[in-house]
Amino acid sequence: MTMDKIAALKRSKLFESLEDSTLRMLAQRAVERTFRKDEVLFVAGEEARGLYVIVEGAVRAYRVSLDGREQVIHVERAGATIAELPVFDDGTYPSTAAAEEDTTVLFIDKQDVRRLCLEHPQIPLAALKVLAARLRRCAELVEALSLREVGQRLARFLVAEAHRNGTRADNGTWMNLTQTNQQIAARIGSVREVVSRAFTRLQHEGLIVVDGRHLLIPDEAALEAFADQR
Amino acid sequence: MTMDKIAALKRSKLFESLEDSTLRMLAQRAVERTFRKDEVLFVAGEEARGLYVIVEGAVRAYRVSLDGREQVIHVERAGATIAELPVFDDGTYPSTAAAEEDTTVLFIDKQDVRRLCLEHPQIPLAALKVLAARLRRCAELVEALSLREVGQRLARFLVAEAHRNGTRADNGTWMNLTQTNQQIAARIGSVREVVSRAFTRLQHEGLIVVDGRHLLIPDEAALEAFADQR
DNA sequence: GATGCCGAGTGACATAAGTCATTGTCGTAT
DNA sequence: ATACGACAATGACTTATGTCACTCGGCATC
Repeated sequence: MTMDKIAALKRSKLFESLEDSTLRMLAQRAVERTFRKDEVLFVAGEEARGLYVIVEGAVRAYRVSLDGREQVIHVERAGATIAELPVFDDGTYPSTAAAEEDTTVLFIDKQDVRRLCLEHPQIPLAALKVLAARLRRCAELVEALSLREVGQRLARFLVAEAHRNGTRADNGTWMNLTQTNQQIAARIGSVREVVSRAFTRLQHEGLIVVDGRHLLIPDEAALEAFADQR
Repeated sequence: MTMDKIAALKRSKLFESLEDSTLRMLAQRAVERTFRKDEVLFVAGEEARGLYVIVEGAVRAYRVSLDGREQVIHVERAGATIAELPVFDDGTYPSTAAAEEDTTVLFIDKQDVRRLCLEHPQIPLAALKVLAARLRRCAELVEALSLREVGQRLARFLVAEAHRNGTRADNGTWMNLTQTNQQIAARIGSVREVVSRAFTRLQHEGLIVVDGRHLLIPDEAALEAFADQR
Protein backbone atom coordinates (compact mmCIF):
# COMPACT_ATOMS: atom_id res chain seq x y z
CA MET A 1 0.00 0.00 0.00
CA THR A 2 2.97 2.32 0.48
CA MET A 3 3.69 1.21 -3.07
CA ASP A 4 0.40 2.79 -4.12
CA LYS A 5 1.25 5.96 -2.26
CA ILE A 6 4.57 6.22 -4.04
CA ALA A 7 2.92 5.75 -7.40
CA ALA A 8 0.31 8.37 -6.52
CA LEU A 9 2.95 10.89 -5.49
CA LYS A 10 4.90 10.22 -8.64
CA ARG A 11 1.84 11.11 -10.70
CA SER A 12 1.59 14.53 -9.04
CA LYS A 13 3.00 17.66 -10.68
CA LEU A 14 4.60 18.71 -7.45
CA PHE A 15 6.60 15.59 -6.66
CA GLU A 16 7.06 13.83 -10.01
CA SER A 17 10.69 14.96 -10.24
CA LEU A 18 11.79 13.26 -7.00
CA GLU A 19 13.87 10.09 -6.98
CA ASP A 20 12.30 6.92 -5.67
CA SER A 21 14.19 6.95 -2.40
CA THR A 22 12.89 10.39 -1.53
CA LEU A 23 9.38 9.45 -2.63
CA ARG A 24 9.49 6.45 -0.34
CA MET A 25 10.32 8.61 2.63
CA LEU A 26 7.59 11.07 1.73
CA ALA A 27 5.09 8.27 1.21
CA GLN A 28 5.77 6.99 4.70
CA ARG A 29 4.88 10.34 6.17
CA ALA A 30 1.81 10.82 3.96
CA VAL A 31 -1.57 9.89 5.40
CA GLU A 32 -4.19 8.40 3.12
CA ARG A 33 -7.76 9.54 3.59
CA THR A 34 -10.97 8.98 1.67
CA PHE A 35 -13.94 11.29 1.33
CA ARG A 36 -17.46 10.62 0.10
CA LYS A 37 -19.02 12.88 -2.47
CA ASP A 38 -19.64 16.33 -0.94
CA GLU A 39 -17.73 15.53 2.22
CA VAL A 40 -15.72 18.55 3.34
CA LEU A 41 -11.92 18.30 3.53
CA PHE A 42 -11.42 21.68 5.20
CA VAL A 43 -13.15 24.99 5.65
CA ALA A 44 -11.93 28.41 4.49
CA GLY A 45 -10.17 30.27 7.29
CA GLU A 46 -9.21 27.15 9.24
CA GLU A 47 -5.64 26.80 10.46
CA ALA A 48 -3.90 24.88 7.67
CA ARG A 49 -1.75 21.92 8.66
CA GLY A 50 -0.71 20.62 5.27
CA LEU A 51 -1.53 19.95 1.64
CA TYR A 52 -3.46 17.23 -0.13
CA VAL A 53 -2.41 15.20 -3.14
CA ILE A 54 -5.42 13.80 -4.99
CA VAL A 55 -4.95 10.10 -5.66
CA GLU A 56 -8.36 9.44 -7.15
CA GLY A 57 -11.52 11.41 -7.64
CA ALA A 58 -11.88 15.20 -7.68
CA VAL A 59 -12.03 18.04 -5.20
CA ARG A 60 -13.65 21.45 -5.57
CA ALA A 61 -12.49 24.57 -3.76
CA TYR A 62 -15.32 27.04 -3.26
CA ARG A 63 -16.81 29.91 -1.28
CA VAL A 64 -20.32 30.14 0.07
CA SER A 65 -22.56 33.19 0.43
CA LEU A 66 -24.70 33.71 3.50
CA ASP A 67 -27.81 32.54 1.63
CA GLY A 68 -26.03 29.32 0.72
CA ARG A 69 -25.02 29.88 -2.88
CA GLU A 70 -21.70 28.29 -3.82
CA GLN A 71 -19.07 29.69 -6.14
CA VAL A 72 -16.43 27.19 -7.17
CA ILE A 73 -12.94 28.70 -7.42
CA HIS A 74 -11.23 25.67 -8.95
CA VAL A 75 -11.61 21.92 -9.31
CA GLU A 76 -8.65 19.58 -9.06
CA ARG A 77 -8.41 15.96 -10.15
CA ALA A 78 -6.12 12.99 -9.68
CA GLY A 79 -2.45 14.05 -9.76
CA ALA A 80 -3.19 17.59 -8.65
CA THR A 81 -2.73 19.11 -5.22
CA ILE A 82 -4.89 21.40 -3.14
CA ALA A 83 -4.09 23.73 -0.26
CA GLU A 84 -0.53 24.45 -1.37
CA LEU A 85 -0.83 28.13 -0.51
CA PRO A 86 -0.59 27.69 3.27
CA VAL A 87 2.59 25.68 2.79
CA PHE A 88 4.29 28.69 1.24
CA ASP A 89 2.74 31.65 3.01
CA ASP A 90 1.67 30.13 6.31
CA GLY A 91 -1.87 31.45 6.02
CA THR A 92 -5.16 29.68 6.63
CA TYR A 93 -7.00 27.61 4.03
CA PRO A 94 -8.04 30.08 1.35
CA SER A 95 -11.26 28.28 0.36
CA THR A 96 -13.47 25.51 1.58
CA ALA A 97 -12.79 22.19 -0.16
CA ALA A 98 -15.15 19.29 -0.70
CA ALA A 99 -15.06 16.04 -2.65
CA GLU A 100 -16.73 16.50 -6.02
CA GLU A 101 -17.05 12.70 -6.21
CA ASP A 102 -15.81 9.88 -3.98
CA THR A 103 -12.17 10.75 -3.53
CA THR A 104 -8.89 9.43 -2.11
CA VAL A 105 -6.18 11.87 -1.06
CA LEU A 106 -2.79 11.86 0.60
CA PHE A 107 -2.33 14.39 3.34
CA ILE A 108 1.20 15.74 3.80
CA ASP A 109 2.25 17.96 6.66
CA LYS A 110 3.39 21.38 5.51
CA GLN A 111 6.61 21.14 7.51
CA ASP A 112 7.53 18.01 5.57
CA VAL A 113 6.93 19.81 2.30
CA ARG A 114 9.01 22.78 3.38
CA ARG A 115 11.93 20.61 4.38
CA LEU A 116 11.72 18.88 1.03
CA CYS A 117 11.66 22.23 -0.77
CA LEU A 118 15.01 23.18 0.70
CA GLU A 119 16.66 19.93 -0.30
CA HIS A 120 15.01 19.66 -3.71
CA PRO A 121 14.79 23.01 -5.48
CA GLN A 122 12.76 21.42 -8.30
CA ILE A 123 9.76 21.39 -5.99
CA PRO A 124 9.44 25.17 -5.63
CA LEU A 125 9.88 25.48 -9.37
CA ALA A 126 7.15 22.91 -10.00
CA ALA A 127 4.95 24.64 -7.45
CA LEU A 128 5.44 27.93 -9.27
CA LYS A 129 4.14 26.32 -12.44
CA VAL A 130 1.12 24.97 -10.61
CA LEU A 131 0.29 28.31 -9.03
CA ALA A 132 0.91 30.16 -12.27
CA ALA A 133 -1.58 27.93 -14.07
CA ARG A 134 -4.12 28.39 -11.33
CA LEU A 135 -3.66 32.15 -11.37
CA ARG A 136 -4.28 32.24 -15.10
CA ARG A 137 -7.51 30.33 -14.66
CA CYS A 138 -8.57 32.47 -11.75
CA ALA A 139 -8.08 35.60 -13.85
CA GLU A 140 -10.16 33.99 -16.60
CA LEU A 141 -12.89 33.36 -14.07
CA VAL A 142 -12.82 36.96 -12.89
CA GLU A 143 -13.08 38.16 -16.47
CA ALA A 144 -15.96 35.79 -17.19
CA LEU A 145 -17.92 36.75 -14.08
CA SER A 146 -17.46 40.45 -14.64
CA LEU A 147 -17.59 40.85 -18.40
CA ARG A 148 -19.51 37.89 -19.87
CA GLU A 149 -23.10 36.78 -19.65
CA VAL A 150 -24.26 33.45 -18.33
CA GLY A 151 -24.78 31.99 -21.80
CA GLN A 152 -21.19 32.73 -22.76
CA ARG A 153 -19.87 31.39 -19.50
CA LEU A 154 -21.80 28.17 -20.03
CA ALA A 155 -20.47 27.90 -23.57
CA ARG A 156 -16.93 28.30 -22.33
CA PHE A 157 -17.51 25.72 -19.64
CA LEU A 158 -18.81 23.23 -22.19
CA VAL A 159 -15.83 23.78 -24.48
CA ALA A 160 -13.47 23.14 -21.58
CA GLU A 161 -15.36 20.02 -20.54
CA ALA A 162 -15.33 18.77 -24.10
CA HIS A 163 -11.56 19.05 -24.16
CA ARG A 164 -11.26 17.13 -20.95
CA ASN A 165 -14.01 14.66 -21.56
CA GLY A 166 -15.28 14.61 -25.09
CA THR A 167 -14.68 12.21 -27.94
CA ARG A 168 -14.33 13.49 -31.48
CA ALA A 169 -16.76 12.04 -34.00
CA ASP A 170 -17.30 13.04 -37.62
CA ASN A 171 -20.44 15.01 -36.78
CA GLY A 172 -18.76 16.92 -33.96
CA THR A 173 -17.64 16.33 -30.39
CA TRP A 174 -19.63 14.08 -28.08
CA MET A 175 -19.52 14.26 -24.34
CA ASN A 176 -21.26 13.11 -21.20
CA LEU A 177 -22.22 15.79 -18.77
CA THR A 178 -21.07 14.37 -15.48
CA GLN A 179 -22.33 17.32 -13.46
CA THR A 180 -25.84 18.45 -12.59
CA ASN A 181 -27.11 21.88 -13.61
CA GLN A 182 -26.67 22.85 -9.98
CA GLN A 183 -22.98 21.97 -10.08
CA ILE A 184 -22.49 23.76 -13.38
CA ALA A 185 -24.19 26.84 -11.93
CA ALA A 186 -21.75 26.85 -9.01
CA ARG A 187 -18.86 26.67 -11.47
CA ILE A 188 -19.95 29.49 -13.77
CA GLY A 189 -21.47 31.74 -11.12
CA SER A 190 -25.19 31.38 -11.55
CA VAL A 191 -28.18 29.31 -10.41
CA ARG A 192 -29.84 26.08 -11.54
CA GLU A 193 -32.77 27.65 -13.40
CA VAL A 194 -30.69 30.13 -15.36
CA VAL A 195 -28.29 27.38 -16.44
CA SER A 196 -31.25 25.33 -17.59
CA ARG A 197 -32.49 28.23 -19.72
CA ALA A 198 -29.01 28.93 -21.07
CA PHE A 199 -28.88 25.29 -22.21
CA THR A 200 -32.12 25.56 -24.14
CA ARG A 201 -30.95 28.81 -25.73
CA LEU A 202 -27.66 27.28 -26.87
CA GLN A 203 -29.70 24.43 -28.28
CA HIS A 204 -32.06 26.76 -30.14
CA GLU A 205 -29.06 28.55 -31.62
CA GLY A 206 -27.88 25.19 -32.93
CA LEU A 207 -24.62 25.39 -31.01
CA ILE A 208 -25.27 22.19 -29.07
CA VAL A 209 -27.55 19.18 -29.36
CA VAL A 210 -28.76 17.83 -26.04
CA ASP A 211 -29.99 14.30 -25.40
CA GLY A 212 -30.47 13.94 -21.68
CA ARG A 213 -27.03 14.26 -20.17
CA HIS A 214 -25.42 13.25 -23.41
CA LEU A 215 -24.49 16.17 -25.57
CA LEU A 216 -23.09 16.94 -29.00
CA ILE A 217 -21.12 20.00 -30.05
CA PRO A 218 -21.45 20.05 -33.84
CA ASP A 219 -18.97 22.90 -34.29
CA GLU A 220 -16.61 23.53 -31.42
CA ALA A 221 -15.18 26.65 -33.04
CA ALA A 222 -18.66 28.15 -33.30
CA LEU A 223 -19.35 27.49 -29.63
CA GLU A 224 -16.04 29.04 -28.70
CA ALA A 225 -16.79 32.05 -30.87
CA PHE A 226 -20.09 32.47 -29.06
CA ALA A 227 -18.30 32.30 -25.72
CA ASP A 228 -15.71 34.92 -26.64
CA GLN A 229 -17.76 37.25 -28.74
CA ARG A 230 -20.75 39.55 -28.50
CA MET B 1 21.75 55.74 -11.71
CA THR B 2 22.64 52.07 -11.51
CA MET B 3 22.72 52.90 -7.83
CA ASP B 4 19.02 53.75 -8.04
CA LYS B 5 18.32 50.52 -9.86
CA ILE B 6 20.01 48.50 -7.17
CA ALA B 7 18.05 50.28 -4.48
CA ALA B 8 14.84 49.68 -6.39
CA LEU B 9 15.54 45.97 -6.81
CA LYS B 10 16.38 45.67 -3.16
CA ARG B 11 12.98 47.05 -2.28
CA SER B 12 11.22 44.33 -4.29
CA LYS B 13 9.83 41.22 -2.64
CA LEU B 14 11.37 39.03 -5.29
CA PHE B 15 14.97 40.19 -5.06
CA GLU B 16 15.31 41.66 -1.58
CA SER B 17 17.21 38.60 -0.35
CA LEU B 18 20.06 38.91 -2.87
CA GLU B 19 23.51 40.15 -1.89
CA ASP B 20 24.72 43.45 -3.27
CA SER B 21 27.12 41.91 -5.76
CA THR B 22 24.32 39.90 -7.38
CA LEU B 23 22.01 42.87 -7.34
CA ARG B 24 24.63 44.94 -9.11
CA MET B 25 24.85 42.40 -11.92
CA LEU B 26 21.09 42.21 -12.19
CA ALA B 27 20.80 46.01 -12.18
CA GLN B 28 23.18 46.20 -15.11
CA ARG B 29 20.91 43.96 -17.15
CA ALA B 30 17.71 45.69 -16.08
CA VAL B 31 16.26 48.32 -18.39
CA GLU B 32 14.54 51.32 -16.89
CA ARG B 33 11.38 52.55 -18.57
CA THR B 34 8.79 55.17 -17.71
CA PHE B 35 5.12 55.19 -18.58
CA ARG B 36 2.58 58.00 -18.43
CA LYS B 37 -0.75 57.44 -16.73
CA ASP B 38 -2.84 54.95 -18.76
CA GLU B 39 0.05 54.07 -21.06
CA VAL B 40 0.02 50.35 -21.81
CA LEU B 41 3.01 48.21 -20.76
CA PHE B 42 1.84 45.08 -22.56
CA VAL B 43 -1.30 43.45 -23.90
CA ALA B 44 -2.84 40.14 -22.79
CA GLY B 45 -1.84 37.30 -25.08
CA GLU B 46 1.37 38.94 -26.29
CA GLU B 47 4.57 36.94 -26.28
CA ALA B 48 6.15 37.68 -22.89
CA ARG B 49 9.81 38.61 -22.81
CA GLY B 50 10.31 39.36 -19.17
CA LEU B 51 8.99 40.80 -15.94
CA TYR B 52 8.69 44.30 -14.56
CA VAL B 53 9.74 45.61 -11.15
CA ILE B 54 7.83 48.74 -10.21
CA VAL B 55 10.22 51.44 -9.02
CA GLU B 56 7.68 54.20 -8.62
CA GLY B 57 4.00 54.62 -9.36
CA ALA B 58 1.44 51.87 -9.85
CA VAL B 59 0.37 49.43 -12.55
CA ARG B 60 -3.01 47.80 -13.07
CA ALA B 61 -3.48 44.43 -14.76
CA TYR B 62 -6.90 44.16 -16.37
CA ARG B 63 -9.12 42.59 -19.03
CA VAL B 64 -11.40 44.39 -21.44
CA SER B 65 -14.76 43.32 -22.81
CA LEU B 66 -15.70 43.89 -26.42
CA ASP B 67 -17.83 46.89 -25.51
CA GLY B 68 -14.86 48.44 -23.74
CA ARG B 69 -15.59 47.78 -20.09
CA GLU B 70 -12.50 47.09 -18.00
CA GLN B 71 -12.15 44.67 -15.12
CA VAL B 72 -9.03 45.14 -13.05
CA ILE B 73 -7.48 41.87 -11.89
CA HIS B 74 -4.87 43.38 -9.59
CA VAL B 75 -2.98 46.60 -8.96
CA GLU B 76 0.68 46.62 -8.00
CA ARG B 77 2.71 49.44 -6.51
CA ALA B 78 6.36 50.33 -5.92
CA GLY B 79 8.36 47.28 -4.82
CA ALA B 80 6.02 44.80 -6.47
CA THR B 81 6.49 42.95 -9.73
CA ILE B 82 4.17 42.21 -12.63
CA ALA B 83 4.22 39.58 -15.35
CA GLU B 84 6.05 36.99 -13.27
CA LEU B 85 3.85 34.16 -14.58
CA PRO B 86 5.48 33.94 -18.01
CA VAL B 87 8.87 33.64 -16.35
CA PHE B 88 7.80 30.45 -14.68
CA ASP B 89 5.41 28.83 -17.16
CA ASP B 90 6.59 30.33 -20.46
CA GLY B 91 3.12 31.46 -21.43
CA THR B 92 1.98 34.78 -22.81
CA TYR B 93 1.09 37.82 -20.71
CA PRO B 94 -2.03 36.82 -18.79
CA SER B 95 -3.57 40.30 -18.67
CA THR B 96 -3.12 43.69 -20.20
CA ALA B 97 -1.15 46.07 -17.98
CA ALA B 98 -1.27 49.86 -17.90
CA ALA B 99 0.15 52.56 -15.68
CA GLU B 100 -2.39 53.61 -13.07
CA GLU B 101 -0.38 56.79 -12.58
CA ASP B 102 2.95 58.03 -13.99
CA THR B 103 5.22 55.08 -13.37
CA THR B 104 8.85 53.97 -13.54
CA VAL B 105 9.68 50.28 -13.94
CA LEU B 106 12.68 48.04 -14.45
CA PHE B 107 12.32 45.46 -17.18
CA ILE B 108 14.22 42.20 -16.65
CA ASP B 109 14.52 39.50 -19.27
CA LYS B 110 12.89 36.25 -18.19
CA GLN B 111 16.01 34.26 -19.04
CA ASP B 112 18.00 36.37 -16.60
CA VAL B 113 15.44 35.69 -13.88
CA ARG B 114 15.48 31.97 -14.57
CA ARG B 115 19.24 31.78 -14.37
CA LEU B 116 19.10 33.66 -11.09
CA CYS B 117 16.46 31.26 -9.76
CA LEU B 118 18.77 28.30 -10.21
CA GLU B 119 21.65 29.98 -8.39
CA HIS B 120 19.52 31.55 -5.68
CA PRO B 121 16.80 29.26 -4.44
CA GLN B 122 15.41 32.05 -2.23
CA ILE B 123 13.96 33.64 -5.34
CA PRO B 124 11.53 30.84 -6.19
CA LEU B 125 10.48 30.74 -2.56
CA ALA B 126 9.88 34.47 -2.53
CA ALA B 127 8.01 34.17 -5.83
CA LEU B 128 5.80 31.49 -4.31
CA LYS B 129 4.83 33.89 -1.55
CA VAL B 130 4.04 36.59 -4.07
CA LEU B 131 1.89 34.29 -6.20
CA ALA B 132 0.19 32.82 -3.14
CA ALA B 133 -0.83 36.28 -1.98
CA ARG B 134 -2.10 37.15 -5.41
CA LEU B 135 -4.07 33.93 -5.64
CA ARG B 136 -5.75 34.65 -2.33
CA ARG B 137 -6.78 38.07 -3.55
CA CYS B 138 -7.95 36.72 -6.85
CA ALA B 139 -10.17 34.19 -5.07
CA GLU B 140 -11.57 37.03 -2.96
CA LEU B 141 -12.38 38.91 -6.12
CA VAL B 142 -14.16 35.90 -7.61
CA GLU B 143 -16.19 35.53 -4.46
CA ALA B 144 -17.06 39.21 -4.42
CA LEU B 145 -18.10 39.31 -8.07
CA SER B 146 -20.21 36.19 -7.80
CA LEU B 147 -21.72 36.37 -4.34
CA ARG B 148 -21.78 40.02 -3.24
CA GLU B 149 -23.65 43.06 -4.44
CA VAL B 150 -22.06 46.23 -5.70
CA GLY B 151 -22.65 48.08 -2.41
CA GLN B 152 -20.79 45.41 -0.48
CA ARG B 153 -17.96 45.30 -2.99
CA LEU B 154 -17.59 49.06 -2.73
CA ALA B 155 -17.57 48.86 1.06
CA ARG B 156 -14.85 46.27 0.97
CA PHE B 157 -12.85 48.35 -1.48
CA LEU B 158 -13.09 51.37 0.79
CA VAL B 159 -11.97 49.39 3.83
CA ALA B 160 -8.95 48.13 1.89
CA GLU B 161 -8.10 51.61 0.66
CA ALA B 162 -8.45 52.98 4.16
CA HIS B 163 -5.89 50.48 5.39
CA ARG B 164 -3.48 51.45 2.66
CA ASN B 165 -4.17 55.14 2.66
CA GLY B 166 -6.21 56.34 5.58
CA THR B 167 -5.20 58.19 8.70
CA ARG B 168 -6.84 57.38 12.02
CA ALA B 169 -8.52 60.27 13.79
CA ASP B 170 -10.65 60.22 16.92
CA ASN B 171 -13.87 60.47 14.93
CA GLY B 172 -12.92 57.61 12.60
CA THR B 173 -10.62 57.01 9.63
CA TRP B 174 -9.98 59.75 7.10
CA MET B 175 -8.82 59.11 3.57
CA ASN B 176 -8.40 60.74 0.20
CA LEU B 177 -9.98 58.94 -2.70
CA THR B 178 -7.23 58.97 -5.28
CA GLN B 179 -9.29 57.20 -7.91
CA THR B 180 -12.30 58.35 -9.94
CA ASN B 181 -15.62 56.52 -9.76
CA GLN B 182 -14.75 55.11 -13.16
CA GLN B 183 -11.55 53.55 -11.81
CA ILE B 184 -13.31 52.22 -8.74
CA ALA B 185 -15.96 50.67 -10.97
CA ALA B 186 -13.28 48.85 -12.96
CA ARG B 187 -11.84 47.52 -9.71
CA ILE B 188 -15.07 46.22 -8.20
CA GLY B 189 -16.71 45.07 -11.42
CA SER B 190 -19.34 47.67 -12.16
CA VAL B 191 -19.89 50.99 -13.94
CA ARG B 192 -19.49 54.64 -13.05
CA GLU B 193 -23.14 55.43 -12.35
CA VAL B 194 -23.77 52.43 -10.15
CA VAL B 195 -20.71 53.24 -8.06
CA SER B 196 -21.98 56.78 -7.67
CA ARG B 197 -25.31 55.48 -6.37
CA ALA B 198 -23.62 52.97 -4.09
CA PHE B 199 -21.67 55.86 -2.57
CA THR B 200 -24.81 57.84 -1.81
CA ARG B 201 -26.43 54.77 -0.31
CA LEU B 202 -23.47 54.08 1.97
CA GLN B 203 -23.66 57.71 2.99
CA HIS B 204 -27.39 57.53 3.73
CA GLU B 205 -26.77 54.47 5.86
CA GLY B 206 -24.28 56.55 7.85
CA LEU B 207 -21.41 54.19 7.05
CA ILE B 208 -19.34 56.89 5.37
CA VAL B 209 -19.26 60.69 5.25
CA VAL B 210 -18.28 62.09 1.89
CA ASP B 211 -16.82 65.53 1.28
CA GLY B 212 -15.80 65.73 -2.33
CA ARG B 213 -13.00 63.22 -2.73
CA HIS B 214 -12.25 63.38 0.95
CA LEU B 215 -14.01 60.77 2.96
CA LEU B 216 -14.53 59.71 6.56
CA ILE B 217 -15.29 56.21 7.82
CA PRO B 218 -16.75 56.79 11.30
CA ASP B 219 -16.81 53.09 12.18
CA GLU B 220 -14.57 50.83 10.16
CA ALA B 221 -15.94 47.71 11.80
CA ALA B 222 -19.47 48.66 10.78
CA LEU B 223 -18.42 49.19 7.18
CA GLU B 224 -16.66 45.85 7.17
CA ALA B 225 -19.72 44.19 8.65
CA PHE B 226 -21.82 45.66 5.84
CA ALA B 227 -19.35 44.32 3.27
CA ASP B 228 -19.35 40.82 4.68
CA GLN B 229 -22.92 40.44 5.72
CA ARG B 230 -26.40 40.38 4.21
C1' DG C 1 -46.70 -1.66 -8.39
C1' DA C 2 -46.69 2.28 -5.11
C1' DT C 3 -43.91 5.77 -2.94
C1' DG C 4 -40.56 9.12 -2.52
C1' DC C 5 -36.59 11.67 -4.02
C1' DC C 6 -33.73 14.11 -7.05
C1' DG C 7 -32.99 16.73 -10.87
C1' DA C 8 -34.69 19.10 -15.18
C1' DG C 9 -37.83 22.37 -17.36
C1' DT C 10 -40.58 26.34 -17.32
C1' DG C 11 -43.90 30.20 -16.41
C1' DA C 12 -44.57 34.33 -13.57
C1' DC C 13 -42.54 37.68 -11.10
C1' DA C 14 -39.02 40.76 -8.55
C1' DT C 15 -34.98 43.35 -8.62
C1' DA C 16 -30.19 44.59 -8.98
C1' DA C 17 -27.62 46.52 -12.12
C1' DG C 18 -26.60 48.45 -16.68
C1' DT C 19 -27.77 52.21 -20.24
C1' DC C 20 -28.99 56.73 -21.76
C1' DA C 21 -29.51 61.49 -21.23
C1' DT C 22 -29.20 65.67 -18.69
C1' DT C 23 -27.37 68.83 -15.36
C1' DG C 24 -24.07 70.81 -12.31
C1' DT C 25 -19.44 71.66 -10.43
C1' DC C 26 -14.73 72.30 -10.34
C1' DG C 27 -10.35 73.43 -12.28
C1' DT C 28 -7.53 74.76 -16.20
C1' DA C 29 -6.53 76.97 -20.37
C1' DT C 30 -7.63 80.70 -23.50
C1' DA D 1 -14.22 86.72 -17.46
C1' DT D 2 -15.26 82.91 -20.60
C1' DA D 3 -15.02 78.51 -22.49
C1' DC D 4 -13.90 73.94 -22.18
C1' DG D 5 -13.07 69.28 -20.43
C1' DA D 6 -13.37 65.95 -16.86
C1' DC D 7 -16.01 64.02 -13.55
C1' DA D 8 -20.01 63.41 -10.31
C1' DA D 9 -25.03 63.13 -9.48
C1' DT D 10 -29.35 61.75 -10.74
C1' DG D 11 -33.84 60.59 -13.10
C1' DA D 12 -35.98 57.44 -16.47
C1' DC D 13 -35.84 53.31 -18.67
C1' DT D 14 -34.30 48.40 -20.07
C1' DT D 15 -32.70 44.05 -19.22
C1' DA D 16 -30.26 40.13 -17.48
C1' DT D 17 -30.48 37.46 -13.81
C1' DG D 18 -32.24 35.68 -9.72
C1' DT D 19 -36.47 33.88 -6.99
C1' DC D 20 -40.64 31.26 -6.33
C1' DA D 21 -43.73 27.82 -7.45
C1' DC D 22 -45.13 24.09 -9.87
C1' DT D 23 -44.90 19.97 -13.04
C1' DC D 24 -42.79 16.05 -14.96
C1' DG D 25 -39.83 11.98 -15.61
C1' DG D 26 -36.50 8.62 -14.10
C1' DC D 27 -34.75 5.75 -10.64
C1' DA D 28 -34.25 3.48 -6.43
C1' DT D 29 -36.42 1.51 -2.32
C1' DC D 30 -39.89 -0.67 0.01
